[in-house]
Amino acid sequence: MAKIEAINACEDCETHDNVVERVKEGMPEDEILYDLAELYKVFGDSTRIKILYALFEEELCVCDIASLLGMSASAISHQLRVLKQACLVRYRRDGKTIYYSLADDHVRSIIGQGMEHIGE
Amino acid sequence: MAKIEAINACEDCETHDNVVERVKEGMPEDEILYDLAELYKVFGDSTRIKILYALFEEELCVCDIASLLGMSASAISHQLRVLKQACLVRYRRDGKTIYYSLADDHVRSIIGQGMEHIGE
DNA sequence: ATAACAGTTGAACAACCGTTCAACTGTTCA
DNA sequence: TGAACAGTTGAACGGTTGTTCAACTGTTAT
Repeated sequence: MAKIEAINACEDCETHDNVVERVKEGMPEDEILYDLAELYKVFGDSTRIKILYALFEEELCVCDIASLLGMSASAISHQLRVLKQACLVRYRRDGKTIYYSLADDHVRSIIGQGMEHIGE
Repeated sequence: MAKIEAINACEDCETHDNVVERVKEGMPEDEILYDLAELYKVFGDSTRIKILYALFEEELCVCDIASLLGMSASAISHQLRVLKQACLVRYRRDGKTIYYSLADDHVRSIIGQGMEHIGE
């Protein structure tokens, strides 16, 4: 049986080796965990959180969001791009105006869980 | 009634003003949204995600985690500090060894929600 | 066609973040 | 006491990230 590669193992790693090996087998693929971190990174900025929260109620155009947050349309647009790439928002064009809205309800539930955690 | 400060308002902002105002009133305090972003920032790193996932199954000492992830104990320790400050993990000392475990079940449900989102 | 507006985009800059390295604390055991 | 080990910590570095600025696209209306 292949031994776990122990770069920085503690002395009694023979005892812990089985534990480490078992945990290792229960872990998802590295790529999945990387993608998961990427998703949370998107939520990890207060501007983006504010944008998402603003879209909770209804769709908004870029300059409305900019006005709401007191920021430039450019800054908002850059962040909307990130949110779009993460499939957290979608948009529709109506003339010159582009309206953004939440892509699905995952956003609500993810933010809801976070709110629960900090409210303690 | 005080008018919403419109830094970058679109032309027909008179039309949207009521919408923006209503959304603004429904938004939580800036400080809460900031804290929320801070929480997600903690999840937004694959090393920390891996650590949390590893602790799903059982408590582990620093060098076990280091061995598991193929990283230095120092790097892991730095990240555990971040997780500790966010109240996501707790620890107990047993002689020279310090065992870390998940602080509560929020971690599981937050990560669970994220997994659901990327699995689409 | 031209002007005006909503929004996007890329480059550039500053601030932030994760890892490494070396020095440190605290515990155990001889 | 002192050596050995588990873990922590601070400084330093390289890479990432958010905002600004200016130039751009696309749509509407004159």
